[in-house]
Amino acid sequence: MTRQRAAVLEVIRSAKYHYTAEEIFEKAKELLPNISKATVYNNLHALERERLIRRITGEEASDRYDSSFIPHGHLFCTVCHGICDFEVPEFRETLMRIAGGEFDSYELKVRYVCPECRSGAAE
Amino acid sequence: MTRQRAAVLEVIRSAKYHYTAEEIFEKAKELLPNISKATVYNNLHALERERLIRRITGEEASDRYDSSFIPHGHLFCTVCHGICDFEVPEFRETLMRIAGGEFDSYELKVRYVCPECRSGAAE
DNA sequence: TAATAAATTTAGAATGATTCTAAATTTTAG
DNA sequence: CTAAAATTTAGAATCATTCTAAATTTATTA
Repeated sequence: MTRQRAAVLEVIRSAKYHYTAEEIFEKAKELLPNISKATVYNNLHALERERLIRRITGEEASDRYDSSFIPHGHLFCTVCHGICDFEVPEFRETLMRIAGGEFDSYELKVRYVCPECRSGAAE
Repeated sequence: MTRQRAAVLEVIRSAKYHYTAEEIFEKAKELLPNISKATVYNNLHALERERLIRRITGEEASDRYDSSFIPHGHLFCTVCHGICDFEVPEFRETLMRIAGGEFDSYELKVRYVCPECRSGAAE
């Protein structure tokens, strides 16, 4: 665990929302001013492989990262592009049956219009 | 509905698997040799907005497209990168509850190792 | 601790999917 | 038919991500 990898992980763990690689790079620079973007990407991949973080591929061009491994899904607002997490009740057995055995991970994405956008949608 | 949009839709509907934009462009050229790549992208977005196709964002750099709107999820093999569809038993009510009302669509992605790769995994 | 190998970091170039642009063409509506 | 709106086209531009090669750090083991 290099200083750089620890910094990337720390940034993701203390994030108030799901950051993009670019945002992680910016925050990591506050901890290690010389860190390079390639290192951030290297470590995002390494941490994902080590299952310390999870990648969220949403509607945007760039991926976002989550440090929680409590099984949950993501709600994507199609208006404001906000992302919310939600708990998923026991889902594991169902997916084991579908996958025909163990699986690595799952991602449940739901596209919707969030309550804020729904009410304030007077345009 | 322009000829180009019809061609893009036709390609996706008759696909044996989920094509990327590049593959759709190649196939569409067999129908309309002068079609441009920007037109393919324009129409993929338009068709997605019209809910005639669905975008699948997987592990790869490029997205893939699906013309089926029967609710289903996707199994992504982390070894061969193959994608399989699978049916999802009644899921709608659960997600309505989570989203607090109607939602646009959902995508359930499961990362696993497919049976072929699991058996032929000597090495 | 010195020496060697293995892994990581770095800056910047390269890649590749997607988007943008501006001009030409087609479609739509009156 | 005519004018306005939408779409298409080729190619340039963008931008997230990956690659490269040299420098540095870390780990190994003697």
